Amino acid sequence: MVTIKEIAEKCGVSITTVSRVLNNKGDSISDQTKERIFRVVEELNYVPNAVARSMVTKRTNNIALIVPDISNPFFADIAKGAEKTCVTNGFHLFLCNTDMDKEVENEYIRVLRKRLVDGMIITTQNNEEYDVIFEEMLDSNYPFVFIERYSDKLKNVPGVFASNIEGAYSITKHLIELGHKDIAFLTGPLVTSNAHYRLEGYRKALTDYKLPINPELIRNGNYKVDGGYKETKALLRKKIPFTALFASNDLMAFGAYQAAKEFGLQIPEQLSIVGFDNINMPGVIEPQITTMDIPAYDMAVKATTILLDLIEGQTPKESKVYYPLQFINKGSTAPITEVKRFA
Amino acid sequence: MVTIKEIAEKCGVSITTVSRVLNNKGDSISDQTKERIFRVVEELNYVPNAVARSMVTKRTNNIALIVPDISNPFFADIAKGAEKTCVTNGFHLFLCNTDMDKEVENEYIRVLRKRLVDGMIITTQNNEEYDVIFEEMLDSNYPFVFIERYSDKLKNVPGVFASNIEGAYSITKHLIELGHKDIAFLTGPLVTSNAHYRLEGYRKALTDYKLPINPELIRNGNYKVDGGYKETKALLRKKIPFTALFASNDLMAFGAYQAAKEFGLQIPEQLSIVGFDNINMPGVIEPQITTMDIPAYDMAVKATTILLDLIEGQTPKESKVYYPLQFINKGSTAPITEVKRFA
DNA sequence: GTGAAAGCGCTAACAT
DNA sequence: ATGTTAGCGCTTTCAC
Repeated sequence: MVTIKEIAEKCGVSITTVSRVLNNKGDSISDQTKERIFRVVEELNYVPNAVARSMVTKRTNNIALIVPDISNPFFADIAKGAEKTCVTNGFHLFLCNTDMDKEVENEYIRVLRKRLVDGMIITTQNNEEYDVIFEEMLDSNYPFVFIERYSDKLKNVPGVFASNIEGAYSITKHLIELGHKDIAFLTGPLVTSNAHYRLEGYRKALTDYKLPINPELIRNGNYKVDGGYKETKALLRKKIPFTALFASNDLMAFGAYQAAKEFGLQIPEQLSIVGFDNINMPGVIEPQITTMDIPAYDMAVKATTILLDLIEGQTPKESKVYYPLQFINKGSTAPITEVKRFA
Repeated sequence: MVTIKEIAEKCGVSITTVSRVLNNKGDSISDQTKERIFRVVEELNYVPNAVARSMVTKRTNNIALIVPDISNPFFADIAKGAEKTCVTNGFHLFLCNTDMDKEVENEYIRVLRKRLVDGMIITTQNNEEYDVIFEEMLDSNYPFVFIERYSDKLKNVPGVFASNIEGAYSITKHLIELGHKDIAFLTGPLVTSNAHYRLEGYRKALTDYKLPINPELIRNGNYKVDGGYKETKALLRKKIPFTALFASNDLMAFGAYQAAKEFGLQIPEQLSIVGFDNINMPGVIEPQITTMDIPAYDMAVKATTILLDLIEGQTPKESKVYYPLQFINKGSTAPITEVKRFA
């Protein structure tokens, strides 16, 4: 590896001069010297060592985004928002995919905060566990922000959040107003705060409308297609009557749709299905699922902006931002009618 | 930031001792000292600085994977294969998404090779351009491997490749054997080697079967859903008769499907459609598109293995690997019948 | 069983 | 217009 020292020697100047020229701090360097340096740099194919550099500047100009599932278009959107904001600000974004594995997530956080990146955006789904590491980062003033992660213990962490309770409430209300009384619910992984909140919104709506909460209709999913499929199959096999199904995210709703189709049900005539996230699945002609839109891209832009402020040592204008969600009707729900009941 | 020096002082030992204990090189250190060090590390919430460390070890144990489009499940699969292999080998993977932007890709490569990562897996789609940087990396012995990127100028770069020509040939042959003569073709971005090869396979099959190549039926796409949609629309509007369509990747095939549906065509009765990649789109019940399976996950595992060998200074067992593709019939094609012609 | 010293490649005062 | 020096936080000889 060729170093700055070799360049300096070959040019007959000090390494300081080379460093100045390379960092555009060479106002006072003669054009002649500059030119010589550039020529030798080219000649020797010299690449400055960013590690050595960040050792003294204490900056890398890189940040990391930790996501639980890169296959989920919701997180791809988040990645795009973060990426764009980084590029605009001269930063680079490294994506880390944990595959919903707490160990992997923890490992990434541990590695990254050893000054490999200047800060992190964490979209983890895992709550309550590993709060220790977050507290440590808080203690040592390491910059990080959350997206969609809450924890009572970590009230001081900046972040952007979706109004999950309200969103789940209003989409449940939509079903109730269509006349549905037996509304099945598929949760996300319950280690997750948003899974909890969405469940809470659902329960609240039922309660407000004086409908009973049937624990048999509430099943634990995993925010993935296969989970939605499996739990819906299980539900259908049990022959407990329900006329609508609320999946805590779109991926599970897709799985539910598939299971219902295989069971021979017409959607929405025999079963209304709703999801959550409004993910953009390119090429999905069927199913189209009524859902709540979460402004993932905008949230990521905001989260990144907050993080960059933090890194620059500035107090962000807003450090906790809540985003309202929007109901998107795609026609996968219908009013209840007795004749369409299947069980 | 608490440093190793502070730990040493607080423990009344040298930094050497602390370093030894922390790196499990302390066989000859008394348990008493060890214990004291661990206690103080805990107490002060000390995190070793990986940047300083890699400065002397010249290793980061991180690699990067550069992908053109993280929303494409094909690349999500690749990411998973690479990630898994990294974890197994004590490495970490940073994903970089270029959004098919050559500038962004180039920038990532430039930044990363400044020793931020020990090596890169590049799944770029951009050929021919920026070969300079690859030659530079080759010259300076920087470890990197390609997935699905060819360049005559870069024959020496290790990598894993899909047999695109053969794959495109055999899927075209499938259409020809069903009786289709007018087969439209949507290319990928032609800066891409695999886009070229797939086109080549298509042409070769037509030629071998003595069918004319109609340039009007060949349209340049972008490997995205919207491109497939747009080009198919254009094709349909032009009223040039064709009874089958070969989209260079599944994403475009989805777009084509959508366009054909909107045009009122029955698939496959009135139009046979095939894609390429065999991506797993969660939730896509329809369309199901006949395609060529590319073993993305396995290819990524192999690419990562080669890269890690390179990083360790070993000569990889295989440095260029070609993967055969597999025809997957999902029923989006049908034999041609006169009555079904639409134009 | 432990420490001193050198050095990784670079930047940033502080000179001159 | 350029050089000298110190130092970033760590690992690694070499010594005792």
